[in-house]
Amino acid sequence: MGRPPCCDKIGIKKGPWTPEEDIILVSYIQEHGPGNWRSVPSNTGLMRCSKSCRLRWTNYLRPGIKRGNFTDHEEKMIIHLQALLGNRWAAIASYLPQRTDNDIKNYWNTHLKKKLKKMQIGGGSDDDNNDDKSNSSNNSQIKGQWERRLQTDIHMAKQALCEALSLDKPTQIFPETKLPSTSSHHHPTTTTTPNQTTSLYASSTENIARLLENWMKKSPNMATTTTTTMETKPFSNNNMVITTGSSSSEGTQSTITCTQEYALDSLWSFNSERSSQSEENTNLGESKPQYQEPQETQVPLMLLENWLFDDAAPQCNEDLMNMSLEESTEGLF
DNA sequence: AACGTCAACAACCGCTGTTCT
DNA sequence: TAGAACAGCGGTTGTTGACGT
Repeated sequence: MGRPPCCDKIGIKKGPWTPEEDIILVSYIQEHGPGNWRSVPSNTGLMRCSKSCRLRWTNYLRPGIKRGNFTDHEEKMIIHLQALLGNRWAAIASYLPQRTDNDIKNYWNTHLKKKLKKMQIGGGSDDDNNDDKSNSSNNSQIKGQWERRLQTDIHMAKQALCEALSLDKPTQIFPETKLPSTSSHHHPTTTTTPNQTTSLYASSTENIARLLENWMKKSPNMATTTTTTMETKPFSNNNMVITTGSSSSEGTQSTITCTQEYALDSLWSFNSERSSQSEENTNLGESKPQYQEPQETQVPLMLLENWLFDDAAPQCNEDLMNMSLEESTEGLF
């Protein structure tokens, strides 16, 4: 009865992921799509549990993830949404494409909580806790909160409907495989512009390239001895394995990075300029078609998307931003 | 230079609902 | 239908770098 265990706990590696592990994971997912996480460790040779692989993909490697500083607008959105929804980070993340719930949660805990606390102290409020518990203690905040939440839920339901209606939309990264709900639900690619959507994979490679670069900086020994050259070898089961080769220690930082990016691009056959360029680049053909965007069908779907989301997400976001929320954030900005 | 403190963030843990065999 | 694994989620911890003393 039941399923076989996803992974035995013995020999499972923990801690930070290495660039090599990232590359292996991304190349595998690029080949097979996300999902079926149970088979990922065994098929890739990664000494990680399936859950760890899924989380790494969801929170870090998944295309379309924006990293770095939060903008003012994003910050305000988070504050608004946190007041509305409480610590429902996944729901909040659904309004902030390119941001993961983990990212938002961390940003809230490390930045915004303190910021709000400071501002409230400065603004005369002695409420030292701005989380949802303290919010709920505020009667004026409770007032109307159900209506807002209902509005939010309506928006989310509408969004889900939109996604269901556009299952084969060209912006879908893995059309043959349902994305984890964190990605499809939290980060609706349909709300992004075509230019944004076509750079999704690039953002993934950039993430890893940057990671590699940082990793090199951290470990200069490794920088001179490994990953200056990468070659791809087919697994026996058609997976791709990345092997790192030794090279001379002459390579500078920049050349290393350049080589890595080139290797990554050639490995996955995508780059950030792909969509804006003509499609004559036929040498990308082997591994690309799985996620290739059919430009021809994009126009009508984009029209539909525009129609849907003109009415749905942007409006709702606008509504969210226009909500007074005077009881919780008045005077903060 | 050495040490301690703090901030930032990636990753893990544990719970819950869903899905699969 | 039961039981086990999967997947999603929020809370928490561990690691690392920056900064001050």
